[in-house]
Amino acid sequence: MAKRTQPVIVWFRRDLRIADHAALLEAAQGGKPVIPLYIWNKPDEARWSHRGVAKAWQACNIIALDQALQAQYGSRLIVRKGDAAAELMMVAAQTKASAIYFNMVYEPQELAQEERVSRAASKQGIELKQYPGNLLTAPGTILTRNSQPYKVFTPFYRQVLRTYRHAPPQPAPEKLPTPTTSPTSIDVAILLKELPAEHQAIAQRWPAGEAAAAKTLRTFVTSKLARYGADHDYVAMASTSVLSPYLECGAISARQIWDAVERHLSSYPPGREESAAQFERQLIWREFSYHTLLARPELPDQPYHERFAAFPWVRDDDLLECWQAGLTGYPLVDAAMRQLSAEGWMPGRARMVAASFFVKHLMQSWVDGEQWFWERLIDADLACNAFNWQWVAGSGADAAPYFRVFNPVLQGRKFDPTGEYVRRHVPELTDVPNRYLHNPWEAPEPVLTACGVTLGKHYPPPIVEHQAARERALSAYRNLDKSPSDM
DNA sequence: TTTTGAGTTGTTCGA
DNA sequence: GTCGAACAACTCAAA
Repeated sequence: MAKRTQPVIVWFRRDLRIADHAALLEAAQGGKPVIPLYIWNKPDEARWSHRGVAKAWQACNIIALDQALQAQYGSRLIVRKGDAAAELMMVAAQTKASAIYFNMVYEPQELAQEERVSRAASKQGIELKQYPGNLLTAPGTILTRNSQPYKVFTPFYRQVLRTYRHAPPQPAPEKLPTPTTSPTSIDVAILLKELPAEHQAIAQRWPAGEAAAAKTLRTFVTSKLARYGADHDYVAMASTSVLSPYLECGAISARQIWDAVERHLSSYPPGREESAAQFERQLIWREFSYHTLLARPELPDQPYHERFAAFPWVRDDDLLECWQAGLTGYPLVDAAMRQLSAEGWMPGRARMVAASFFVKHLMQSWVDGEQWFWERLIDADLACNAFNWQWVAGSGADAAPYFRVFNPVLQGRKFDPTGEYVRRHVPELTDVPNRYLHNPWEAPEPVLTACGVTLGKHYPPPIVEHQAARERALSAYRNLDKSPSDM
């Protein structure tokens, strides 16, 4: 086979899109036949590989990518199952591919895998080209004056704003040369059907793929962004971007989002930029999560601040199950947890309240909460999930001060003032008047009876009493700070 | 090297 | 009902 006809493999991973895909564009422009390849791993291959709803979502987006490749280029996505390095080498050998191109994934186990692929490729004389992953800033490039990773968000944020040079997203390749023969491929629909039916059902509620992602972005920028600052905390409103599921599987890139916001901003009248800045700040929190994870790869399992290793978490499976099921007796917490189970998603405010309740009121370890979210969130992202759980628990980088204990009743009144969110997800409370919707145990007996609610029968009484739980948490945190096991 | 100012997202209490 | 202060120092980052 003449050398110039040797194909190039584009290894797709967390970048299930065609536009703004550096590896694909470079491969396409090289003029050689391109083999788009995805390698499906076993769900339990590693502690933090996707296994829950996000795994099913991944499959849906692989299917969408295959369809897009077919429609646009007449090309098919090859899907293989197994170890990435072994499969890549096998496909390369079968197709006589000369090179493998891919975009990086900034997670410890993914980087380790890239390392194994790199070693295997160089042994076989296969060229490897890697491109930046789905962040605005490459990890390791945002450092303090002492060349250390930032531990506090605000200076990190300012440094990103000072140094980030935005480049417009790259277009999709115009043409994708296809190889004359293709290696064998697995039908992803079958892989999807092997997953738990419940996970499939949740993932399939969401429109998958790059086009759906682009539509979500357009809707956000044109009709929500201007009010993002004012509205994003109201849990019943569809005021957040809901881009996280697409960002996670790479159906959209962070750069595409940043670009859309910036371009829309230029059409704003002066003084309206505040909302966009707040939204962009959220994107930079995501950057900070990734930078922190790579500086401290143990972040998903170990407290960032070591003294928290001694924290007296209570392990109680009954409490864990009540929380997971949305049966804590605190309506906002229960609404959030039930939305998670039904939809695989919650607005950020709801995540915060539910997580804070789990860690502070129930004194359960953040790792148990993190694992539940990992399994249930359609947008389960290792860096963000680990970082934010530690933030809530107080053990993380630039974490919430320990005395900040959310009061689930006040949070409910503040961010679900009409009760629409609670009523949507906790229908047994539909007829409870607003005054008692977030604290039904304080309603007079006749009021509850009139709306058909008996506590303990239709809806649980509070699993813990707020005041007592708060005091318990505060004293545990106070003792921790005093303990000599520090550092 | 030392000093200085600052620090996502809250709640409770008392004036 | 509204408002400001206390909550707890401590660590981080920059000058």
